[in-house]
Amino acid sequence: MSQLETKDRILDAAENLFSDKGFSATSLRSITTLAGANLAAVNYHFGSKDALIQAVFRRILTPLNNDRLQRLDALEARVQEPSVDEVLTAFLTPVATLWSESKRGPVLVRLFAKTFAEPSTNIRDLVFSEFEGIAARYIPALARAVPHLSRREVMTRLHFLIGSMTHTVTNWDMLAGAPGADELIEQMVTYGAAGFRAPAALTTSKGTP
Amino acid sequence: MSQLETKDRILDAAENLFSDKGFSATSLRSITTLAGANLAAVNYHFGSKDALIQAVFRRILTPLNNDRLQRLDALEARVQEPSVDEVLTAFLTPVATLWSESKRGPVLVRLFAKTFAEPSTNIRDLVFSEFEGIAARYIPALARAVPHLSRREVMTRLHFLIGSMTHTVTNWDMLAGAPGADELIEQMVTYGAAGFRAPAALTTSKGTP
DNA sequence: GTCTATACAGTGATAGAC
DNA sequence: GTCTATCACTGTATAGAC
Repeated sequence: MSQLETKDRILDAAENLFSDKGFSATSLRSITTLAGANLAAVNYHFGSKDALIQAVFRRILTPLNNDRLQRLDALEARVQEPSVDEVLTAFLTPVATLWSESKRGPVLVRLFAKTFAEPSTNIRDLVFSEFEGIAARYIPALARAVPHLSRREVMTRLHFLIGSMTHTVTNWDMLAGAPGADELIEQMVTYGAAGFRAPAALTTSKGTP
Repeated sequence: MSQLETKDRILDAAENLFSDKGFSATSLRSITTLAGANLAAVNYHFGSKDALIQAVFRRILTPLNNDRLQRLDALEARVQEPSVDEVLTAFLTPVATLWSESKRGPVLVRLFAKTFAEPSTNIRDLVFSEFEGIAARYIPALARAVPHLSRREVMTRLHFLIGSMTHTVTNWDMLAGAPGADELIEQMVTYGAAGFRAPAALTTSKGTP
């Protein structure tokens, strides 16, 4: 057993068990047993199972998003008008970096992928609130790189890109050959940048005149 | 209460409750109460909660995928060499059609979106097995439309597209303005088709020479 | 075959002693 | 901060009624 405090031991145990068996299938008893703590410690330190889940995610997302901001800062300091490819690379690379971490990586990315499309928990809200700072920086950067798109269409296409990212990470093993993280980032940037560069979609909604 | 048989009443109730509160947050008791059935009826008709979830999904996915196959058949009967845009439209439209159904639509699509990124259940496997027939028809059609890509890269980009689709549907309400289904399909086809048409990504994996 | 009533082990949560 | 005891509720299984 490590020298860490109870709170951190619980977070570590929860991270591993959630990633392994999912949220609902992981009982607080199995977490506290693995962490060498008492069952009630979870409710004392975090308040509820749901709050524990959120704490696990916050511990991952904060550094990830900081990395994203840092990369965009560095990019804009280096290049006057960054291309879509460069901005998307800055956006996607932190995920690949996490993924490439030898041991904790796969655990974290699997958890991160589960964030979206989760039904009733507050995870989605947490992720989107953590994401606000990212959007505030990346959407203007993207809008400058693809000035032919309205702000709204930039946001829509960013959603498309995020969907590609999360789905790919989630179903990594379904991709035949299972390419490395670097290679996949490359393919995703190629695909996404071309999508962003595509002309604005017509907004003719109704009839066929 | 309807005249339907118990089995169907349970499926209807489960579909609505799952879509509303998620899978783990929905108890079998709440399902059977809403369906006007006894608790044990679930295990009698389906075997387990997990099997019930799968049955709910199968009832949605089978007609959806049949619609996809039918549209591709019709397209290839009409056009000799369908474009990426046309193939992607055939692929995506059934989802939009489901979505546009006034009452059941939103329920189904929310459920369908939860299919991916689900942690430990067998849902993912079910969806992918149901998807095999689709892939067998659509991947060759796409490969013919974008002959500059290897078969593997076609599959990878199809994954990207599926991710965009599911994430967009899941987080529909996060998109400012919440465009209509038709408009969103149009934007997704524009984005995805451009992505498919992009040149093959370099597969230089390692160093920077 | 279909349905009911009931029992059981495991769950998240909480109050209160130490 | 930590622990024990206890709560209401969950999914599942089964014996037996119609």
